[in-house]
Amino acid sequence: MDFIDYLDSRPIYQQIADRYRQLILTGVMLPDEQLPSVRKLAMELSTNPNTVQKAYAALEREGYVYSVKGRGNFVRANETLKSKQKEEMKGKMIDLIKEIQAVGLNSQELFAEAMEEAAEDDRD
Amino acid sequence: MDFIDYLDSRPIYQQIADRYRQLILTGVMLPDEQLPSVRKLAMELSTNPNTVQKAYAALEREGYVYSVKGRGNFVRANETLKSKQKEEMKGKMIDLIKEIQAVGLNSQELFAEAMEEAAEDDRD
Amino acid sequence: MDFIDYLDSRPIYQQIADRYRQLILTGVMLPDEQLPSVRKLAMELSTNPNTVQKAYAALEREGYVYSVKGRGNFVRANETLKSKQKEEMKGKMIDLIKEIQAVGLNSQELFAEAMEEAAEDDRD
Amino acid sequence: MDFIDYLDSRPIYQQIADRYRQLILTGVMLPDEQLPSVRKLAMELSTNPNTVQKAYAALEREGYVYSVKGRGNFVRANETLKSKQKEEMKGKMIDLIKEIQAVGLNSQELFAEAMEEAAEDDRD
DNA sequence: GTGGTCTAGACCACA
DNA sequence: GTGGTCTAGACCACA
Repeated sequence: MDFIDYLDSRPIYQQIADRYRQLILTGVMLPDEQLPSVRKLAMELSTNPNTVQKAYAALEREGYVYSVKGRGNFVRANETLKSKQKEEMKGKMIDLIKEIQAVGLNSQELFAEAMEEAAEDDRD
Repeated sequence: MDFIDYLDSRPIYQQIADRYRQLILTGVMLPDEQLPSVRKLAMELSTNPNTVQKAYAALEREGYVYSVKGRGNFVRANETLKSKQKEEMKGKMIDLIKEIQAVGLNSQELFAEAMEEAAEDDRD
Repeated sequence: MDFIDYLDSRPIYQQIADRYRQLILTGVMLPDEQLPSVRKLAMELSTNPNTVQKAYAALEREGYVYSVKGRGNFVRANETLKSKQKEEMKGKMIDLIKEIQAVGLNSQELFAEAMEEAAEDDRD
Repeated sequence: MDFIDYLDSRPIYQQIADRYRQLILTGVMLPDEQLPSVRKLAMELSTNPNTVQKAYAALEREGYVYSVKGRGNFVRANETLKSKQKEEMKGKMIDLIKEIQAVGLNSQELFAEAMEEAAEDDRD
């Protein structure tokens, strides 16, 4: 249950936020479902409540979650999250394409090869 | 000549390394060509020599550059750099594709849209 | 009948107090009319009786309500409530005007625009 | 020089952020001007560096400031800040107008009175 | 020296 | 019990 990777270069609070962002966007967590309490999650991950707090604050700021004092943090039912997410992914893709082109590689070809290899990984 | 962007989130030594990595891979700098001296580049960029040093050290570690004590830093003539670079880019692309698919988006479609937008940005 | 909005950033006890303050000031609730009992309202709102209690205590402290032990809470017939309320609102308006002017904006113009947009919101 | 007000209901990190937001928007602090370092400001305000850090992080997130590792925090030259600020003020005004109307007061009249009183305060 | 992250632990508001 | 703020202090990356 401990999904923190200390070898990961992302700070811990980021890893937590990324994790829950994903759970919400993939529909594993449903609107109004409660996230684990700050303290409980901190215990589970053997990390500090402040660190979890920082992750949850980011999620709230970004609109993934709403927090009710004395109650907990809950998944927000936000129709626009999906499209926001898509824009984010597109942004990353554009950056990568530019990086590829900047070094003189063919982004179309490289994408095709990457797709194949990604599919192979899945079959493993 | 000052290519450092303080609004960029990457640390300065990274921006310098990224810059020269690119100059080398795109063939703007040729094998055995000399890089600017640490002090000179530090002056030009009004930054700390330590910072330039750190960038050059990274380039040497990665095999882009070789350093000759008392003489300077020079571009390495390494045929394999290109393919190594390509594998790196493909790796990034595969990661991104997986991330996109993990949230249930269509990577093919998103790539196509990103290509268009990247082209538009270029025309600006 | 449940007017609590968990997405609202105000704490629940505040939302309850605000609600009844409004009902009283707008004349929907008349002098000596009885408020719902703490327990009943707590049930209706599926919230904690302590929370309702805290809201009622605030209303009593502010003079909107009087409580009779063993009987309940009742709207106070206070002629001065209206003008007190007006002074409060005016105070808020003055603070906001000063804030607007402090950053060099035209408060008159901004008020006019806000009035229009507020009216639009109503028509939705 | 200590602008923190412990009687203020806003948390300390908010007061700090509000303060610098204002300094930037009113042009007291100019683009690329450096903010006091986290540690120095913490000393000056006899507060904790973490608290200042939290304020600066908020300012960066909102686009008022950019941070350079190992260098410091600097005012961002953002043309759009002004209009963003205006929207924020308008939002506050709209909320207040609705609140006023909700209790059956005349917002136009109340605004006029508030303007007068605000002007009087200035003459003091 | 400068920013950023994290821990340990306290204390408050709220439900 | 639940979230939010804050302090004291450590440690790391970067310039």
